[in-house]
Amino acid sequence: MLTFSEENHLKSIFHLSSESESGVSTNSIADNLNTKASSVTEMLKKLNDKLLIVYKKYRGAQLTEKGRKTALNIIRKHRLWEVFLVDKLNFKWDEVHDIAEQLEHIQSEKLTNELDKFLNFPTKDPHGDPIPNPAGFIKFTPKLKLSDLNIGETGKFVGVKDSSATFLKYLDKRQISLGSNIKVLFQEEFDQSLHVGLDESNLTISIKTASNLYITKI
Amino acid sequence: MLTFSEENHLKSIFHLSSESESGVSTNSIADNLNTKASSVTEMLKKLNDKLLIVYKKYRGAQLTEKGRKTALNIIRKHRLWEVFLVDKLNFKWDEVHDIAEQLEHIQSEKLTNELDKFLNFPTKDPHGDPIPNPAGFIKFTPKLKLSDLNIGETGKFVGVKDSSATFLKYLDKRQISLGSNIKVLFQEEFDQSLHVGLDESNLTISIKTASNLYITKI
DNA sequence: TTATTTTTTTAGGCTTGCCTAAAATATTTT
DNA sequence: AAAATATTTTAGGCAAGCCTAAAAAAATAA
Repeated sequence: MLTFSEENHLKSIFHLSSESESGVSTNSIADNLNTKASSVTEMLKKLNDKLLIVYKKYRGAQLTEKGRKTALNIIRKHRLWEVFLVDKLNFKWDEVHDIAEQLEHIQSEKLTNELDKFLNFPTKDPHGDPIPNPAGFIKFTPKLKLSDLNIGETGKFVGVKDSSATFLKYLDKRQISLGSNIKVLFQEEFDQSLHVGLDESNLTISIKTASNLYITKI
Repeated sequence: MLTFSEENHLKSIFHLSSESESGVSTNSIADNLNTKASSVTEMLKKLNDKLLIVYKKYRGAQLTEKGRKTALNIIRKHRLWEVFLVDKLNFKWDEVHDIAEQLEHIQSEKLTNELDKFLNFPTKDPHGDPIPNPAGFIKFTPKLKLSDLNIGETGKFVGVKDSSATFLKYLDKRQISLGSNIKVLFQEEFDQSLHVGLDESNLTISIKTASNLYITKI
């Protein structure tokens, strides 16, 4: 049985692993969890002792298979609860993160699996992120950003990179919602902003926004 | 924002209050929470400082209005989640307690109220206990024991007063299981034992057993 | 490759929530 | 009412998880 803090560290290491091939740095975890490097060091020693990570002084942390499974189980729960909140309880996708952060720590395998069944075995959460299966397998699909498209190409909006409430609210305001088809019409030279077609209307979005939008080519 | 431990102490005090009119004793809380009297004393001081209880040394604890509201909110969440688990996720009513103990601490008023709506504003949990409304109002119905029924009446077996392993094993052996409908057929004069109908069969149970079985009238 | 800067670890402290043992108070018995 | 017993509080400790500041190691720049 892991503590909340242990689980949060594992999750953090998992998320940060996808960006750096080798060990995840102490500082990056501290940033991610809004804590201090010294606290992270302590925790890394503990997780290493529990065989959830491999940690070498000054060399960062890497998940063991056991640690990876554990992290994926937490992520599975997080994402299933997000689906529950949006699909069943009428939450908006920008309102679910904090609640799912709490719910992901509930311990009951049966609960998780019954929830999965109740939701009809969803494969993606409301932000387009894949939901790991009970065995810890995750169908990871390399993510294309809207900013990667060429002029004239169309993408289906399937997820966000930055899922902060601020950004999600901004998208809602612009009526850019999951599943929208977005066609890149033109790019301004001076600030790289993109003119895009969305449903029947046109709008302009900054390059920063565009590189926060994950899409699949159509 | 309260800690899990603070919330558990409040809940415990609430439950124990119904049995003793004046202050709830330190030891009874310690027993109830499987902790030690000295730990409880510390916590009582803290809850007193937070104006959630009135605590006088050696005189036990009483909930303030604020404390009562807080306790009832936790109980509301606990019972709503129990309904969710049984009604939506196919749990048996004897499997839900430990999970609800975890879920009751999730902080989100909106979540609680949306869950309530989703469940169609249930008034009782799977054990027949009333669910407080958002304002902290609870329709308190005294728990009925099988021994309170008159001849000819039928009750649904919804809980046990004494949950010792001995007693539960005895119930198993007699095939008296949660949810059974029990009809009181006849009472012996000399030892007050009851002849009852259970499913298709009849059996005799002692008055002691009967007063350990909580039922709801049908 | 040496000096400087950045990152990470260690050392030492703090709070929360638990504990045991001893002291203080309350209750019950004689 | 005094003695015996039971309950509650206090005192002092411990682990977890956080912190700051200083030391150590690694990375980068000169």
